Amino acid sequence: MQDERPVPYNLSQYSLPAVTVDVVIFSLINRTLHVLLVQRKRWPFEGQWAIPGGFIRLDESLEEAARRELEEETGVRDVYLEQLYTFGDVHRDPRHRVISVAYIALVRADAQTIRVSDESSDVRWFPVDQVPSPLAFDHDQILAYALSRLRSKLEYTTLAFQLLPELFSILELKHIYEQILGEKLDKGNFYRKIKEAGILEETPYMREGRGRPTRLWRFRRNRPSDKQFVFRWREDRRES
Amino acid sequence: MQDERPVPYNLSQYSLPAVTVDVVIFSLINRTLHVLLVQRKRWPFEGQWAIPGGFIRLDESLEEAARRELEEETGVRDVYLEQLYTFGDVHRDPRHRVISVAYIALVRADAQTIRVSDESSDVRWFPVDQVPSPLAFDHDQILAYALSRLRSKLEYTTLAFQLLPELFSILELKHIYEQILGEKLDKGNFYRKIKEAGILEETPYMREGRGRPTRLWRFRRNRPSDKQFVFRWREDRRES
DNA sequence: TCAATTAGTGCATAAATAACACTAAAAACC
DNA sequence: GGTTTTTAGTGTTATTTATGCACTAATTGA
Repeated sequence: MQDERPVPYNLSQYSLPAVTVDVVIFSLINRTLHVLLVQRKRWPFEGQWAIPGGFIRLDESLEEAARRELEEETGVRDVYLEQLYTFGDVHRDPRHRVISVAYIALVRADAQTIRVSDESSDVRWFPVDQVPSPLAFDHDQILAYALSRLRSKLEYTTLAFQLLPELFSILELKHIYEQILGEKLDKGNFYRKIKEAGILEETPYMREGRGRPTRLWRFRRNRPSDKQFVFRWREDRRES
Repeated sequence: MQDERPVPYNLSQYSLPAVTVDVVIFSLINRTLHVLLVQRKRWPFEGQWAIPGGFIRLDESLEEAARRELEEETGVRDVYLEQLYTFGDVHRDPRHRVISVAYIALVRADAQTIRVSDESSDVRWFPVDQVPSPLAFDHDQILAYALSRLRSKLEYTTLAFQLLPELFSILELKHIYEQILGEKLDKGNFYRKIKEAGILEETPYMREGRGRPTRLWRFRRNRPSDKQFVFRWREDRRES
């Protein structure tokens, strides 16, 4: 419950923390998982890279704030967005008390464009295993947690499809799983599992390449079966 | 990242949301899963039941605030505590903008005592399937989410032990699983799984009852094997 | 035409799961 | 004091699911 007392309207701002929303934006670029970072212009952590974010406005919900930040940084709408965790250590920001609600966003491989806002000196996609270290604030921790969540949810949700374009081959999908999980998967077992799950819709399209042409598939959004999709490759990677 | 601009210190409090921490406190009472609720004394939602919580102080982290709330309501320390989700819809509190960071707490069966604070007219444990409806604010939603998280984490963590006293029998443990999952489990399979997992430590103690006396066990905190404990009964109950 | 390359299938075996029948040790009943 | 009831705990087997790996398929390039 909220405290019973109405917040006194003459409360000074010193008794209220500031609240920001930070968005960890992932995308697949050149078949590699990337994260979007911005370079800070001013103190504190001037010149260091950080996860994009900003203060929440009083007339928007947390998710609306996250979508706004996302669009300001990437110009992209309608992406997968999920709340990650709320970080609220007392001294995570040297200026004053700031509580940050972190979100994860997944941007389709074919959709990303980025904009440099005037509040940062640079914006860039980094491969997740090559992010500059350390990041500003407690953002190393936030990014690590985001990756861990991404890995664990990959196994029991259809989250991976959010990173793919409309049409894709089954082996491309397998490649995403390998990218994010960081391990090789068996081709035969992957085909079997993904087919059995019934979440793919065959299309008449093929794509030619070096060897045998490959069939293209599409993610079936409202599949008839109502049983939940579970795609677990290993037992021991779920978040604790 | 945080916004680049230092928060202007003359910012009025109208531009900052208030932040509360709400704690969904579960315990096992008479072998049944209960949740602690407080009855509100004042407007809004006067007389209705709510999840205990309160405003965060500037000199405490989110988790510290949750522990403080928990101790104020139950007098209990050293309990399992985990962040659930942050609720921030614009109009969830009719008075002003309030963002609430919700936590889950698990209190051991033998430990609960409750105190009525002077800010609420009553405090009570409710069986989770008999909570008064509707709760104040968006607390129905918070409670539903907490239960869902509890169920899903039960299967791949050792969370259930947090609800048991120091010594317990294997069938008592099975009972907790059944309580929280809401389904009967096979005795033989339960014994096999829990033994194989190697997370229990045999004690010399027995407890006598109606039939054959039962052996008492203790949860092994730092078990030698470093592989993660996984206790999954069904595939399809994980959170999405 | 034949090696190289990428796509996709089949299958034997191993491991996990589920259902259920069985034995064990005490108290309650008569 | 024997028999029934109750709770504890073990064993066994059929079925399902996971895993590793060998195989076939269709194309390009030499």
